[in-house]
Amino acid sequence: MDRSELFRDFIAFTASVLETKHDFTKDIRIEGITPVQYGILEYLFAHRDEPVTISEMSDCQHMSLPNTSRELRKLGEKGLCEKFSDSEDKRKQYIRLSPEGQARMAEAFRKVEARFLERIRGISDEELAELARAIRLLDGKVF
Amino acid sequence: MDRSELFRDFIAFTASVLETKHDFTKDIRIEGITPVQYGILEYLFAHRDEPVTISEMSDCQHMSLPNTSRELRKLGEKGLCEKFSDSEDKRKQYIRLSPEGQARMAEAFRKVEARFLERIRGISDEELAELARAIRLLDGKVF
DNA sequence: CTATCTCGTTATCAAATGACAACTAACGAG
DNA sequence: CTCGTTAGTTGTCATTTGATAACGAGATAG
Repeated sequence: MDRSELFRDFIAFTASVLETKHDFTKDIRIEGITPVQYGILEYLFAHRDEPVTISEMSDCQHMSLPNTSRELRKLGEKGLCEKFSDSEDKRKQYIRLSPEGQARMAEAFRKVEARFLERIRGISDEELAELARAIRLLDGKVF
Repeated sequence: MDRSELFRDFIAFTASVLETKHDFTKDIRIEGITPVQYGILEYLFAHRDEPVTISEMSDCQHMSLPNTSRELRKLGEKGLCEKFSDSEDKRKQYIRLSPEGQARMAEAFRKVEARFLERIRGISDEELAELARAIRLLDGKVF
């Protein structure tokens, strides 16, 4: 097993994944949302119900706490997300999508899902099951 | 086969891939290179010998031709890449890494490869072969 | 109680990025 | 040759993003 060759495949693969993600989401534009803000909304949308603190957001989105705070404030002003504080530790602020934000993201993701379904349209159920296994395998072992 | 469930797995998977890529490359800093410029260098490095025109770069990196031109000029001034024109169509400008740029990227990628190898260290050759198949399958069918 | 630490906010600044207009040069069709 | 098109450049501007300092309020250890 040539592990360096696998590395090259890995690099090419991540580039493909990135490209595909971009294709699927490039023209998803919510009002006056910047790319970074969209990233935050997507993160919140993906984490459905689990409460997320601002520090965690900051880590995951790879931005400083002050900048995260600023962008969240902007999103709050736009009515797309809301804060609520921990009942135990009052320093902690949790953040979630507002109903409005939830609705907007759900709408956006219907478009993305439609594109995804279109892309896999011609693939048989057996092959899809195989793809699902491949995704789980990779997700467990490498990513 | 629930295709919507596959969609959700797909979304989670792309997020994981993005995160992993970020982990592997976050502290790769070449001199005074901006993130966008790094993206260009990475693209050129990945495309080894195939000549790439500025318009193609512009498409793939999802930036306008004027901005691509500007960033390439900056990279040229830093001595990291170089242009040469098509002998047939003199409007076309091809772009490639300079020897210096090639060396810098090779060095950076040795670090990335080391991290990748570390991550797959405990995985047996049989499992790796399976992973390689999974990557090829996904790359062919979905991405 | 009082340091110290954590979580978050606010303000400010510089740099990076994106968008666009105006331009040159080369090609290609008629 | 002329006109329209393609490839790329230059310049300018507003916005976005990243970095950092200074601060406040709540937790926590000694």
